Amino acid sequence: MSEETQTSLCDQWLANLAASGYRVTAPRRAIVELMASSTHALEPLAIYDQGRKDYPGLGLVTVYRTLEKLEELGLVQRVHHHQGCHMYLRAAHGHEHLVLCTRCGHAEYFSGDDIGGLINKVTQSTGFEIREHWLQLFGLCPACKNQ
Amino acid sequence: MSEETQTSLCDQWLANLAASGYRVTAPRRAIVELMASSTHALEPLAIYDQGRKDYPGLGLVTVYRTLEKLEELGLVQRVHHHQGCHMYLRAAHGHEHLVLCTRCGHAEYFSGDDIGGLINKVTQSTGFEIREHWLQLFGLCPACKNQ
DNA sequence: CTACAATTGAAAAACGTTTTCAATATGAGC
DNA sequence: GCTCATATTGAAAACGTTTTTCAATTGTAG
Repeated sequence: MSEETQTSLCDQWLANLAASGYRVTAPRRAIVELMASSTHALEPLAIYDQGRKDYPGLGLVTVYRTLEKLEELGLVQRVHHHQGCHMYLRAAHGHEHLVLCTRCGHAEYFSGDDIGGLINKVTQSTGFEIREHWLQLFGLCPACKNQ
Repeated sequence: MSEETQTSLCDQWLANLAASGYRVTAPRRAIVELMASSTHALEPLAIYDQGRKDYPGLGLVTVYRTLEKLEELGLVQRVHHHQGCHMYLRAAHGHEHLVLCTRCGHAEYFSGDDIGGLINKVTQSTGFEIREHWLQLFGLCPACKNQ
């Protein structure tokens, strides 16, 4: 499953870029291929390093510029972390939140948060009109847990 | 109530600094006074600007260094935001989470999050061993809601 | 194929944070 | 109170990351 979905997700993103009037270039292909298949939130420098294995001429500036476009198109999202707040990961599908492994950085989305009750409570106790929430879980992924 | 508690919180922090072997200096007093009474998460530059009204000789470096110590003593904590991830606010008492006003930046803590059930669900569905969670609500504070 | 405009990478600039260092101010001990 | 060792200070410099500038290159519509 993974190989097939990864490839098609990559093509999907490139098609999305093209449909939005952006050009599909070699550097962008390298970055998209990486980001569409990564299970870790990556910072620009890491994307640059990894991307250069695929396309050696890649410039760091292009990484920044491409991330900006991918984020604008909702394909990638920024992840805040204790260790860094400029990490990027493929965006959530609909309403999902992140679980992050504090050891290896593996990131996974989950859905079905039930904080509606909490939001009501906070609305009443603080008088705030809650419009958005931010939830992230941290821990050890299955692989790291067993070692 | 507010004036009294603010003053005593400020003195508490200064006593805490002294008890930990740190010296109580004029620049630190200015920063502590500010941070102990602020209802907004502030970034270093803002603390610098505001602090200089109180103590004009204040240096930005001292702001960074003092924040570092206040954080180490658990008096202040870093707040991550969409707009910035190096903002500081008085630390939570025990297990509390933040509600932030997206309009004016007013920050308030609340307690009583009931995400134990969610954590169990995610533990089962992902196999992660959850050890920590991060929850923040965003919206409009009472004042901004009515205007 | 051509031509125009988007995109590129290198270099320079801008930005926030950290380090270095000599001068200063604090607080413990007398 | 005074003295003194030393923690702390602010200015300047260094640092790493992000953004801007610019001429050369590359994609794509026609």
